[in-house]
Amino acid sequence: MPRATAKTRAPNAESDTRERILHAALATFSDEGFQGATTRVIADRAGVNLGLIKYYFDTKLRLWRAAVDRAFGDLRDTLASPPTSLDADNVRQQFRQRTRAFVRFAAAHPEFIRLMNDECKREGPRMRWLVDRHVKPLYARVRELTEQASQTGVLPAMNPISMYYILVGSVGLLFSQAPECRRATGQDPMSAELVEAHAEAITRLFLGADA
Amino acid sequence: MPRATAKTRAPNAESDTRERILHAALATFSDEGFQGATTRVIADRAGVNLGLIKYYFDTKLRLWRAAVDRAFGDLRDTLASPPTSLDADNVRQQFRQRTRAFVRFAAAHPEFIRLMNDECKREGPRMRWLVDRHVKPLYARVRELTEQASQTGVLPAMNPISMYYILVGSVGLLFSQAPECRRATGQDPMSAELVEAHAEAITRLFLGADA
DNA sequence: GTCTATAATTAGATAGAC
DNA sequence: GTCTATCTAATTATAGAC
Repeated sequence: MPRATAKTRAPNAESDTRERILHAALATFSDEGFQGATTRVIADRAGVNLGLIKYYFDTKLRLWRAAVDRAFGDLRDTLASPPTSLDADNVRQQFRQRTRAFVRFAAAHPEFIRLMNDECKREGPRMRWLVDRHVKPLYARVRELTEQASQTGVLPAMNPISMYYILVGSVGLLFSQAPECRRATGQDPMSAELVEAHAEAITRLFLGADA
Repeated sequence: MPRATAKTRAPNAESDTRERILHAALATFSDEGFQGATTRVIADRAGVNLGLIKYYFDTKLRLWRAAVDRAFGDLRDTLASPPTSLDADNVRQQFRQRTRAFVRFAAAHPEFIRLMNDECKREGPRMRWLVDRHVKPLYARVRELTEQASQTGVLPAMNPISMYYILVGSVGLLFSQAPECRRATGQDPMSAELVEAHAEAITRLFLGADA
């Protein structure tokens, strides 16, 4: 089980305090934003003492960066799914599989989308750090895959920037705005039915109606 | 020029202080979120004294609500564009026009998307107020229009919840994440070329390739 | 209406006991 | 490693002069 850049993830229950803080931090930062998230709330959610945040991560900023690294590590683990086969025509099936995997990831990790939406909407050192470290490689990879698919006629021709943001936006918003969706529509977007329906709707939209 | 629920928007330059605060508040809340936005920064951006926020809006929460009302008023003004003709087959052109108008609105008012993304991602009184007051009517209207279009075969068949979030997500993310886009791709999503290309890409994605 | 000054609260960070 | 207690700075809200 390759974990991003684990520090003290040794044999077993040595001390999962660091992990508990990381998990709580990701949830809290994504819910409340960097400013809105208080280290006290993070410590409480993790069930640990406030002082331990300094002990393990020193500052709030370093804790945030560690949480972001963890989130992107999870995404990479998911998207690095087996490339199955590179059959000429199976670019179509490739896109289908990857898109479904991304939809399921977004539904399982809405905090990832929320954190990205929050931090990358404004200029600042955190946005620059996040984009340089994580978004640029992700964008390059998605662009490579979609341009290949566009050239073979599998995906509609489209400028790559629109392609990326339409893809990510259409996949993620339903889950990042889950509380809004529940209240506005009465349905839970995280339900298995809606998640699969959403994945199907998006793949059909991009690939056409034929299953 | 019908403005939502203007209070003291009389003949001319009586005192635009209230308007200046509202404008600065919308920009600041959308950039930094409710907690991250400080009333001091809002006052500074508006070029007015801090005390005037209490004078005009009493509390930070009431200022936030007024800013949201303003943002949705602007959206309604835009989307209430002339229905041109209701020709049977022109459901297609209707969708095209409204989508283009929405793309242009999102590009001109990224703060609207940012504020929605920020506030509606978490449970809380502000989310509930915003959804009950503004999102529910908007969702109902979009749902009505898209279901009609789906039934006549203009839009692909899709559950209405996915339809709404795919539409809004694909339109908005490029502009809400403009700083990220600039840094990751080197291009400005607010440029006229990209805005029009984005509108064209989305309408073609939903309506098919024929112009 | 606009401003200054300040009270009350809360945050991140720190010191140091155990 | 984990905890309590506290420092310092920044915030919303307020009181009241002009």
